[in-house]
Amino acid sequence: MKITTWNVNSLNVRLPRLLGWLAVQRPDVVCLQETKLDDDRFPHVELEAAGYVAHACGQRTYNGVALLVRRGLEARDVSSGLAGFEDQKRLIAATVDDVRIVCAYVPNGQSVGSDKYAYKLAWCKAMASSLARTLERHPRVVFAGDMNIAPEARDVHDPVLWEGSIHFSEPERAAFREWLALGFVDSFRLFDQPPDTFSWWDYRMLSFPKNRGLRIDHILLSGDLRQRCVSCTIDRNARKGEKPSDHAPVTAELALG
DNA sequence: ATGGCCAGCATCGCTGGA
Repeated sequence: MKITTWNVNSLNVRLPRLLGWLAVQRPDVVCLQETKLDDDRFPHVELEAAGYVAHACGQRTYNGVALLVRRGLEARDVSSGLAGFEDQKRLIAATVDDVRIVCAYVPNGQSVGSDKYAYKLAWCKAMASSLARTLERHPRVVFAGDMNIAPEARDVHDPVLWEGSIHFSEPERAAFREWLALGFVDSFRLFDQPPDTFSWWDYRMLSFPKNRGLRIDHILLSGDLRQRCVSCTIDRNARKGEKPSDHAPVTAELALG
């Protein structure tokens, strides 16, 4: 089972690129973030024509997440929202095959010390509680999404420059480690990876051609999914060309259980 | 080649993203 996470930065704008990418890559499940669409505007028709059934939890302008499931698979027990943070649409989950898939768009945080930063840390803590409850019911959990946290120095193009800044402050990294401590492993780090592999590059300052990026989009695995994971890759090519998202898609492949 | 912000909302500049 191929599972992809991709912050598309507006599904309205990115739908043609998403459809083109799906046609080539054919993942089984896709976790989308920043759809920025109310649910009644979600492009179900186009995605169904592409062979995917979508479950969306969106809002206009900001946030919005969705799960796409390739036709032939079934999404069961779809749920959305994070307790205590229902005002922002950042979480959707479903069970596919024998795996509970949790798709998250972690708050950006804007800047260290801001109100939004406090909101981000509180959200991350609530997310840990939610994951703990999920793990009680599901031995196999995939926690995927735009986490807006670079967990280690090697996930940052210039860790000295970024140290203490948003996405790479110690409290954020601690929040990420708290998720791992629940029993998750970062699928990307199960494999040898090229150095300087990132998932996000600022639109400004020639960041992408200079490869000044961050690895902030992640697929975390619980239980025996670690043994079942056969690859995790970031498709840097999807950041090229006309009207790219500023994030590249991350894909993990799981062997059948 | 991959290239000096982008998207949305509602204008005619702002907010938010990361």
